[in-house]
Amino acid sequence: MRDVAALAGVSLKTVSRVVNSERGVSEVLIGKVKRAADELDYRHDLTASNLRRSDRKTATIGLIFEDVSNPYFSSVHRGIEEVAREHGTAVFAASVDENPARERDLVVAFTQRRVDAIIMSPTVRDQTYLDHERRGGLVVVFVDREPRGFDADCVVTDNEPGAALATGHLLKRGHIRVAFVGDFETITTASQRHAGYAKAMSSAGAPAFPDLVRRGVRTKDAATEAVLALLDAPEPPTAIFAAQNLITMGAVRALQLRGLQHSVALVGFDDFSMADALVPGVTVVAQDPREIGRMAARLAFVRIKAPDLPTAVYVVPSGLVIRGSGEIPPGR
Amino acid sequence: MRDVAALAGVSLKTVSRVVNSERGVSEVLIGKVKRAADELDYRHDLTASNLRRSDRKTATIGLIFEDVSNPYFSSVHRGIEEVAREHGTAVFAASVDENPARERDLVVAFTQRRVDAIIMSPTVRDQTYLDHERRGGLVVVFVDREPRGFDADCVVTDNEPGAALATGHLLKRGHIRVAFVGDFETITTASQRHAGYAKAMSSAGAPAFPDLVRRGVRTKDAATEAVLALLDAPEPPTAIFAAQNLITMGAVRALQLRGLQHSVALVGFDDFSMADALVPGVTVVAQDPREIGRMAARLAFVRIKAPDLPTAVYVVPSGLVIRGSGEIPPGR
DNA sequence: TTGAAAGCGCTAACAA
DNA sequence: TTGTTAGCGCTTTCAA
Repeated sequence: MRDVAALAGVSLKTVSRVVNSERGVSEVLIGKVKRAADELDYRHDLTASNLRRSDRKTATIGLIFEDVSNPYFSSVHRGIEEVAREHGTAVFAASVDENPARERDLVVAFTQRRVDAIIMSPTVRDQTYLDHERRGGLVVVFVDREPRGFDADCVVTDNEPGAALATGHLLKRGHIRVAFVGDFETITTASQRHAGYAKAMSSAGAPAFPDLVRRGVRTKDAATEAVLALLDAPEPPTAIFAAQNLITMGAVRALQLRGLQHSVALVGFDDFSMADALVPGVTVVAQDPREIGRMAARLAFVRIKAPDLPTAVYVVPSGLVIRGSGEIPPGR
Repeated sequence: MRDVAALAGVSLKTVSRVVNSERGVSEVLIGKVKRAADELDYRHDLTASNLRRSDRKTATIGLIFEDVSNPYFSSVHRGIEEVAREHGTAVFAASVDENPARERDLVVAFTQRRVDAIIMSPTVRDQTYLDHERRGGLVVVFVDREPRGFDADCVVTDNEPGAALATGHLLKRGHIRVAFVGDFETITTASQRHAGYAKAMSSAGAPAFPDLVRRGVRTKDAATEAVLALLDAPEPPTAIFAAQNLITMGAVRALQLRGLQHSVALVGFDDFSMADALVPGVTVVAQDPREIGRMAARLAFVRIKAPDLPTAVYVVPSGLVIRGSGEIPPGR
């Protein structure tokens, strides 16, 4: 910038004004500065600019997900990006995977790079540690799962009603032995979906079948195994509620391995690619992950401007998509 | 940092030394500094640190893809992240979508944030504009598609041989009227895959069928339409080669709509989720996008350290995954 | 082993 | 409208 000023024969501050499109610079000087900048291949340094600016905003946000390549999260990512783009904001994205320490490490990594906000899906049991960061002015918005021990904006699906809807759909077809396959109960979505399942079961007068409830299932392969175990048991279920996209995919595989995809009903939570192309098509309770991402980003930008607003939980409704697998009767 | 120094009763430089784990500070002072930092909720500011550092490395890289939520790219992203993590590096990720101006805008956005490297899949016809950025010391590595007008490291699949393999697989089963459905020929992968198709056709002595070649197909829906048009033509193909994951998905849909999934053969390029669960399973030429991502990231970090090494193109082999759809004979 | 002074590239505050 | 000076939070350089 100094070199540009020298070449254009103006002061540093004038270059700064031109670069930032501030008003009050004569056309002549604007032209001179722009030509000099062009000639010198000048690139404005946002990190230096930010260091001096009074608002200290970097126009950068960070995303922390279980896995950026999970189709659910990559769609949320996409929705966030759309809104961030309108705000001229760049987006970091990172995965926690199975490593609980990484959630905190990533928060630190992003904080040190002075992101304006973090949008995350919590994986650790407790987010109390974020108090420390918030004192430093960090904005945090949660997606998919609510935080624990930390009050913040949050965008979630109507997990419990959605799960009840899915389970009720099966019960209405005459199923009684409806199995539940879901993630660890420490994951809020998983426990809410289990609650929805349990409520629907009991309000339909169905007994609780502890042997038909499989929790702590995280991966597609684990889901296949869990469902195979259910199907091979002496008293198998006539219908299955799979509480998450990877689990549904694993369940499809298990049903196919046993040749039962046309005789055991299946409803999944979360839509997934090609669910409509399978035979039978897979009935699901679908969320709108892209809209969830957009919503979370909007909340983040509002809070960046107004940090003291009261926090809120936004619930995005889900809906049943009927495709065949959930409409199989309990033939036995 | 000044406050920490004051509270600990040491100089700024000593705090800096402790924060950066430099040697040559007595245990006593290290303890004092750490306690003071804790008490004051001190957070090291990487942006300020970077401004003054001599190497000016931000431990940050940027990704520019067609669409971060495309399963192929989100897997590449994942592979890159794994390697970046080992280097303590944070990862920006952004989508170009259908907007050609965005590729350049994103390069500028990342450059202004002083990323150490950009890993991108080019969408614009010409990358000559990057010369300007490279003069500023930017490292660029390409994935999936080779750049044009710009010499840089590149990680690609063996597109032409892979496409020839897929086409040959169909020809060997006795198909002659094999259709090609692919993206615009300005996309290097699309033109290479078309070249592989054409070579396999001619070396098998099959005539060229201009009416069976559909190019410029970008989305799943466009692919469904294109394949429906092929199937509804007076002389439909007996086999289809779909040159990309979204196109294959669209082709599956089209075949199902016409009830032809068991009579018209299909081989796709790129694997996709649930391809094995469809009926019939979809035969594909599979890449390893995660490994491609890892490789690209390794190249980027090597070049950050040694910018003057000669550039190279790395070809990651693909392989045929046989699942049923590609083994349907030309029943007619 | 520790610290003082200078300055990275930029903008705020003020002055001309 | 334009410029000068100071300083953002940190590390470099050099001196003690």
